Amino acid sequence: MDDLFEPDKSCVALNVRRLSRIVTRRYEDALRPVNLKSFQFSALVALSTRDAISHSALANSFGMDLSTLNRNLKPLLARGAIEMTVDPADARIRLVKITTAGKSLYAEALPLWRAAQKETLEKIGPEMWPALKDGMNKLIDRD
Amino acid sequence: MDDLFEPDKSCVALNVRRLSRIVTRRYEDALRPVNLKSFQFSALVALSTRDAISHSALANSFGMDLSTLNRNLKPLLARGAIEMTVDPADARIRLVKITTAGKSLYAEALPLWRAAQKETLEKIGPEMWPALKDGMNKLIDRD
DNA sequence: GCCATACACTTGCATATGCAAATTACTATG
DNA sequence: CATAGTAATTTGCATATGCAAGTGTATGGC
Repeated sequence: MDDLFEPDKSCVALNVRRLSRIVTRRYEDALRPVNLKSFQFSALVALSTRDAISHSALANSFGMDLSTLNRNLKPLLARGAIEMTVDPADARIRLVKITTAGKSLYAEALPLWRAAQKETLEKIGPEMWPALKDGMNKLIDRD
Repeated sequence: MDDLFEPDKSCVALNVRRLSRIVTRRYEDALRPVNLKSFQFSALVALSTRDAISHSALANSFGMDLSTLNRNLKPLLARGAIEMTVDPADARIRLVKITTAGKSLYAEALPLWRAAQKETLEKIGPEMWPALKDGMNKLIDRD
């Protein structure tokens, strides 16, 4: 067993970042036919169930800086998959909403995502995923 | 229990990417006093034990595209923490090596990293980390 | 109503990420 | 030993990431 405070094999950041790169590539390979990046697909998922939502609320749900979110949405906006409006009740707030075109795109992407998800889960046995996910999410619980 | 093939909560890419963002921020907060990013610290770790290594071998150990690695090394090079040479046996190969200054920098950064690692592991209980890491690494095993 | 403060977002900067195409250097084959 | 093919790296492009500083808007206390 590695010493947990020697940074060569145990570093959580290193392990998690490498995992993120490799998993992202797998999902983006799968989504290439519909020309969606991993974040873009996740944004469509998040928006497909709610109605309009503010930038900051969405950024928070992704654990992402507001400025990052803002810029990452631009390609979806340029494609017409989402639209933005100013909150009528508070002019500071920008609301995001999926469009009809965005919903079609999402429907097109969903089976591609499922293939990547299946391929990924099969590597650990799908029944292991909930526990693994819980462990991962504990790493980022608010104190 | 969430349906594993509904993308709203179960998506491996989404969970892993969010984890990566949040964990990275924690380690980079800790490393800010020595002005090192997460990757830069990991590179110093990797180089502190070996002697010279090629770009592609290092990229491979990080699960990272060669072009990404190449560019990520530039800030360390500019600071004089690493140096690059051409392999005398094969002029296509660029070798990277940590410098004396790089080793000092690494020694300075190590206690900061340990603090972030401690804070992170305490969220799951340090004894849980080896199993969690194994699960994560299974997700990216070569087929 | 006016101002200090707080809030939501935007912009500038530096680094991160990967793919495709181009470049440079070795290697096997005829 | 020229040459096709392969290997290691570099460059151009698009997107990803966060911090700090800036802009515009609401809000509470006066």
